[in-house]
Amino acid sequence: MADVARVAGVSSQTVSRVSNGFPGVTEETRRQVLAAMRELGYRPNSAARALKRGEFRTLGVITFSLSTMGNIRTLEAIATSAAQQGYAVTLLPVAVPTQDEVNGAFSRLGELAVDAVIVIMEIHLLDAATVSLPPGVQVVVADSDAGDRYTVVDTDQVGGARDAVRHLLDLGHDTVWHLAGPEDSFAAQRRANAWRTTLAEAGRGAPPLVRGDWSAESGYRAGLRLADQRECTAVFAANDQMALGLLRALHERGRKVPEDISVVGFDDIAEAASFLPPLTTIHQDFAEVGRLCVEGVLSKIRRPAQDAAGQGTTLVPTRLVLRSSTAPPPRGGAGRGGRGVRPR
Amino acid sequence: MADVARVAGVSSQTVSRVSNGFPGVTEETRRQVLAAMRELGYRPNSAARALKRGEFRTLGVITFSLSTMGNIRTLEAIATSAAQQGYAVTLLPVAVPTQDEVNGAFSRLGELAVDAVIVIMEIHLLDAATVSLPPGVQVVVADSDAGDRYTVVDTDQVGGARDAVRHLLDLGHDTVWHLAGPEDSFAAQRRANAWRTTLAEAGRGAPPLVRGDWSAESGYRAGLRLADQRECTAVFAANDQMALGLLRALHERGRKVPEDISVVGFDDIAEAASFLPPLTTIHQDFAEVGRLCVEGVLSKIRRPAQDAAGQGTTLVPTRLVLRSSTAPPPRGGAGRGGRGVRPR
DNA sequence: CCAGTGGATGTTTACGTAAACATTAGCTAG
DNA sequence: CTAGCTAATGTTTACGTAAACATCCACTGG
Repeated sequence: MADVARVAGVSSQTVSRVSNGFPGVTEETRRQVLAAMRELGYRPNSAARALKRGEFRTLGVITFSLSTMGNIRTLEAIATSAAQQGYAVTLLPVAVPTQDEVNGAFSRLGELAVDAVIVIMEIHLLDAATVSLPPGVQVVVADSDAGDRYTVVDTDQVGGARDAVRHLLDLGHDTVWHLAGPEDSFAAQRRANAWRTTLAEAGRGAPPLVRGDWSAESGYRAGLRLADQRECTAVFAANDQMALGLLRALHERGRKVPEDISVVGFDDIAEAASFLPPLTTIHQDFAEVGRLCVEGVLSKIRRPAQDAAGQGTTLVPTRLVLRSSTAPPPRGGAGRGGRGVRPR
Repeated sequence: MADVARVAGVSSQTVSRVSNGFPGVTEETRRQVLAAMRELGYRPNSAARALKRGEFRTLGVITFSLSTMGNIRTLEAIATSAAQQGYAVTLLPVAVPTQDEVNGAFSRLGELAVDAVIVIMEIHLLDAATVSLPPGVQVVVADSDAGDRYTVVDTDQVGGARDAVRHLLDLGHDTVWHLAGPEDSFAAQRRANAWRTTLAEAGRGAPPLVRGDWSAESGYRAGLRLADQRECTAVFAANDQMALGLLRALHERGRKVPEDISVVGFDDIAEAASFLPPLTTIHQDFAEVGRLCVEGVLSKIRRPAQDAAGQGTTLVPTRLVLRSSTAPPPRGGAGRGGRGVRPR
């Protein structure tokens, strides 16, 4: 910076002003400084800048191995939103989702140049790690449910599941089966609960819950079992990948979708539109989740002294995407006599 | 740090030594300092540290929207390897793969606290961006082919494609069809070239090339066309997703896999083992690619003055994973008379 | 014509750390 | 017993930047 100042024939402070776009610099002077910068290949030292300003303009993101598409797209949205706000994003990978690893990530965090942290993680592993959270580092949690202790941003799992079930009931199906995600996932839990509640609200009985593990393979295995349940005319799968396996199993067993069985998924992954048949599913707006995470964390940074406050959960609405995998139940079958039946 | 020094009754320099694990500090003193650190909740300021040391201990990763699974897994491996080496990873997302966006990312890079950059990107967009590369920032490129100008780490596309084709020829197929990726992808280009070369080496004619765009949907469309080519008994798909679409199309058209047609994919994505039938495919070691990227970039940082040197391409070997989608050609069909034929 | 005003620019300083150098104490060997 | 050495610790300084304050100058209005 001193060199630039010398070449431009000004003081280093003026260089700083130009560098930060401050007003109160003559156009003439500004041009000279910029020319000197280019000539010398000057680029501001962000370490010194951070030291002086007391902030890094960087957000940390803690996440498990980037295994699920949802996490990845959330991360992507976080990076994009952060960039727009002039913040960089630093990745803190947690290789194995064990308590030790999580604690390790949080303690590493202490030495890291971040102003705040966004956690994309099921909350139960976060519990014991709380203690080691460096003071002054704000946290927002995505894809979880601990609104009482952290600020949480999440997809409206309940609303999405309800929409899925109601759509099938509105089509005239007697009831809706559910292919759930793994028990240790809160998202799966919430979707399953909403499925049960919505059926109860409509006065329908809930068939036995079938459980998978999010994978297409598990959906396939579940599908083989469901195909034998002749009274089953509608299935709500907790994610699109399991729905894919389900479709394959049903096809293999000669159960036509949507003529014999309707299927609704959850997530709206890119491939869902290319399934056979194209999958009706619940669209999640991961981009919005990411954006809100960044917004939440930045507002925390900017308004200090939000200790007890700043908690609560922000829900991102979902959207039912109609494709070809849903239809009214077969006439001769278990349907309640056609379309007319619409609970609520 | 001064506070810690006061509480521990030592100088700040001693605190620094403890903080950095230097030798030459009495065990007694060390304990006192550590106790003071804990008591005050001290954590080193990485900005000041970076300013003093002249390095950030951070790597930047420039990548297009995290769309393909390969990029994601490479990124994950980079983050993990970097963490092991005491480096953090900062994400530089490029929303749209246009020249402007890439240039923008590179100029933002200038103000960013990174010591080196890993680019996961097709190289042609990197060309014009070269000029704005800040001096002193080392670059390694993954998944590309510009070994003459950058250090490149990539999967051995050629070897993988050759293994796929040879496997099918060894099974006795007359020739192998190829479902290629999009024209603007170098990876797709290299796989297609290797397919053609391997066939030529074996003295076989190359059937017309069928092109997709990496998506399952495009694989499905291509599959419908291939199903009508009765002489086609073996297909090498340039990635697993297209292979998935291909399998579905063939199944729909009543062409049995592997009895009528053998299919080999590329990538070995998680779902490949659950395809119907489980897919024989070329396994890519993305973790190794990521690790080598980090290693390469760190060695550049540590050994300065590698201007002209440090170029070249490192190839990561692939592995043929045998599953159930490949078999000898049908007897009555176009096969060359069974297994015996093994070129080379 | 001059005090007053405000815009443009310069000077000083501190941010937290660690390298380089300085000092002290304890010990060994002659 | 002391010079000479080493290990442990302390002191000074600079890293590059930007806030706070200081200065200068041109112009306005009475």
